[in-house]
Amino acid sequence: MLNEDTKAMPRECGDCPIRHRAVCARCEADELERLDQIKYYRNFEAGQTVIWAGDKMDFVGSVVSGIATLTQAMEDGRTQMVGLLLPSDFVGRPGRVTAAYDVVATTDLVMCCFRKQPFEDMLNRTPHIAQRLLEMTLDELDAAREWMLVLGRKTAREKIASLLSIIARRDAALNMVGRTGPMVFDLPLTREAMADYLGLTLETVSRQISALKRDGVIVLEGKRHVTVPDFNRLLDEAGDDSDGGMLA
Amino acid sequence: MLNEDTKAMPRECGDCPIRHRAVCARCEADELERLDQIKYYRNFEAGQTVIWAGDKMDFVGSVVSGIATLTQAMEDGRTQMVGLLLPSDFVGRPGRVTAAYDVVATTDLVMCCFRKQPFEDMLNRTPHIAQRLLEMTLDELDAAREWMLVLGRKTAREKIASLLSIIARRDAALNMVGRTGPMVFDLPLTREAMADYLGLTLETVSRQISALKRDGVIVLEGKRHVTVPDFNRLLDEAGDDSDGGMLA
DNA sequence: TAAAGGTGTTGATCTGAATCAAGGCCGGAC
DNA sequence: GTCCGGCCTTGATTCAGATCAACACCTTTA
Repeated sequence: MLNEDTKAMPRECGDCPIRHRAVCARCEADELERLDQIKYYRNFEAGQTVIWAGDKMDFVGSVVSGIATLTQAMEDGRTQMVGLLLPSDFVGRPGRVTAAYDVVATTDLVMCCFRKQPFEDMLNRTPHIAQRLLEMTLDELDAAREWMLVLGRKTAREKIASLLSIIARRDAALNMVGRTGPMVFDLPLTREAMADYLGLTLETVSRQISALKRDGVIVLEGKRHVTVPDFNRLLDEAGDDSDGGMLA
Repeated sequence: MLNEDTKAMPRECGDCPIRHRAVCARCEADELERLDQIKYYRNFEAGQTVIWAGDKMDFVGSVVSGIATLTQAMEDGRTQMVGLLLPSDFVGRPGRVTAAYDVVATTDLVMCCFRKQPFEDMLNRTPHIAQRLLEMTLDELDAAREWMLVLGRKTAREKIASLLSIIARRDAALNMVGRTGPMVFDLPLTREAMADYLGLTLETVSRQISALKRDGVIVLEGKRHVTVPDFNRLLDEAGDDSDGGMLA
């Protein structure tokens, strides 16, 4: 169950799929080489916990492939997902000893890890890394704030539409398909995980997805495979401005 | 109405009240001097808008004194506050041209501003500033995520208690009173602003404050002056762990 | 002195989402 | 095969908070 070790590790930074989006994005060849020396890969299976909130965390790292979630819990069991980690996203906080949130792999997951101390040393000596990390953190802060609007003010239907549009958008960005025809993607989350992200119950998630399907906003094949015939219609349902072009 | 200019500006960085907490916290004397050359103060009156979302923003800066709010709006008028800016907090995003949120002064406000371009230049050449900004941004990200739990999973009563405990804590940190006796502070926000922060209506805010008062969790004098006889009781009502010592 | 506007409280009613409950579907183990 | 457990859907009912509405209080303006 704990085989989070040597497996399908992308051999070199040169062919790394996240080379140009992760913390290392701005590194020169020599900087990359030094990073290379302190990095190691870890594999996690779908469902496996990467780290528990409060545990000592002696590494930081990037998601190479797969999806993980960041979740916060109350003592009475209520939980709220506070982040969705996709390829190139950074995990962990330099300068902090323990993990602040539970990190769970929702699909099979590959991470590129750095032992914390060496990474922090490099961070202090390598402006290219510090700059990129600042930029990524600012992006995450924006995303968190956008999500606050979703959590605080949107209806259940709007919440679902918001989540779908985010996933659709990211998927389109990753797969780099031209904007031709309808968007198609698979939901990487269970109904329960969606509920956790949206501050809803899984029953409400299920009902609203059914409703969006009934109303033709989305087409479902099976439980997870989604087609969006008209993306602007979806944005409209999300309560977002459906005007100009987005993609961050 | 627009006298956001020369007024009660703290003369030198040396006696600046936020000298050791703001972006400039880690700067050496020479760095501070260079910052000094590109800084200027602006005053805003309570209620005044500092900047509108979408407007061109040619400065960044720190809150020196007073309180401002960061608010996001939907086209139909629903709004969600996404940040509460207290003294030493940073406003604006290096590298971005337009403001992402409405920034409004809720009390009289003094800001220490830097024109964006010179500041960005310094940011790139001054690791002490970049490091501090990263640290502050990571703190804000944590705060935003904590707030996501509040918005997504807490009841109205818990939300109010959460807000009160945050204000109480920050106030105690600023005024540096020893933990003797009950905490006393003034609410810096109207009921409507609180509702905006908590994702509630102002009526619900009013009712829940009345309820907490009725139950002896807080004591009110007038509408804004609050006494908290037992802080742990308040934390308990907020649904937070009332155990060990906090203060970030 | 009154009128007006901003702020806050409280009551009555309505409603969207939670809760409680029953099954359906599907893949894996035996 | 069929039994089981995870995941999902749908229905009935409840309830927390929204909405609609009235009014109290205070400061400013006329």
